[in-house]
Amino acid sequence: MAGGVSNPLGLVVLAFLQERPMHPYELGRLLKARNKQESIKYRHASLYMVVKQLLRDGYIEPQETSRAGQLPERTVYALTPSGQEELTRQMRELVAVPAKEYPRFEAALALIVVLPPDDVAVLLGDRLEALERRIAELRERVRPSPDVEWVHKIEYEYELALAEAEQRYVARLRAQVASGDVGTLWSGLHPR
Amino acid sequence: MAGGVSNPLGLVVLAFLQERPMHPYELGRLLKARNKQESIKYRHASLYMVVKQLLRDGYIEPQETSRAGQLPERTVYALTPSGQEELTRQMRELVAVPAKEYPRFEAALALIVVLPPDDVAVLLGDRLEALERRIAELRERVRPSPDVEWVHKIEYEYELALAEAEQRYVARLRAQVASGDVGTLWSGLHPR
DNA sequence: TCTATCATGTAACCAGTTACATGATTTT
DNA sequence: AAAATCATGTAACTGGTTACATGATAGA
Repeated sequence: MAGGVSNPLGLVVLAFLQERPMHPYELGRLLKARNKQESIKYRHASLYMVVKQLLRDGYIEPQETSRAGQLPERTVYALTPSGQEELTRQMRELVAVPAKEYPRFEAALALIVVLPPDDVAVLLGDRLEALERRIAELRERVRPSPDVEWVHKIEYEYELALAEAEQRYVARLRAQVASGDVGTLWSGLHPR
Repeated sequence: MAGGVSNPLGLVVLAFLQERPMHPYELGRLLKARNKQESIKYRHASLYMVVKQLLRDGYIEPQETSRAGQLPERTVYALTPSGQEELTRQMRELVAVPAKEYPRFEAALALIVVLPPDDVAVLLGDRLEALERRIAELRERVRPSPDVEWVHKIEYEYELALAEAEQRYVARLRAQVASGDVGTLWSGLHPR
């Protein structure tokens, strides 16, 4: 009862168990099959850990332990009522209230004055290229297709929207920095 | 020599020490004074930890220990050549290559089918309101002013660009979900 | 039969957070 | 003189990661 999942991987477990009871390995397989590891960091050892935590906190419970062939025994877990409640509580909050995040690029921008403006212009060019490749990939992925429902690509739509915004911003910034319009403070730190 | 800073707070330390040698507490004060804790997560105990790590890895070294009045002694650290090199190496990489991030909202979208579409429409409305407040605040903050140089607000410009993109996306998504156009899969999971 | 990969975990390590501690200075 | 808060850390906890371990099955 440490108060809430707070870990996206724990949320996946609760969400998948809402469909049906499963054993940890199946959770991992499903996560990869549905490509959720693009949006939620997944390490298989972390999965066993969060399962243990969810168990400790009473959000899930062992339902049966089965054995297929000579493979090791495995424990099938099911969602408890408390876990069901926590799942919707947490999901509703994640959707309704924007969380404070700390993107690496934002941190880099906050410290950008340590690099000479001329270098930064070049580096931003590199970033632009990478962004364009990523955007092309995402556009491909969100293209409507008959065999994948729209709702299963919704997270890529979102990532695409953000990537495009970043692209526009970086392009503008690069132009400005390349033109030398960076203010006296920054240029003063890097005399020619 | 664990190979690289990898921690944004460590990067701040290196960046600030490039200006001049300082003791840990001063680093923290400066970080807050320059509002970097908006872009880089800061806990004062974490600061002491990363200082210890940077010391261990040879990126910084104690320069002198001074005492002011009856206050406890404090150690002033300076950047080593290796630290200088690591700073620019890491900064260049952060600027040039987009890092894979895992925003909470993206995770929530990836699992959105666990919530009923009607609820989601409402929750997205709440999010929109919060986003608008945040955007207003950021617009205020990036407004040109005589006493703060542009380059010191660059990270807010970036955050603003992303927030505006998210706002547009969420508005569109909310309209679509509210209109009931969510596909058979999602609506099938939540019968009326 | 050897190799790869599937399936299922455990253990040790490490980084970051929370909570605790303590004396100095300033405010009321 | 008491309370607040500034200044400077240390210690314990906890969560997540890396690395290790081990048997089963499938492919070459």
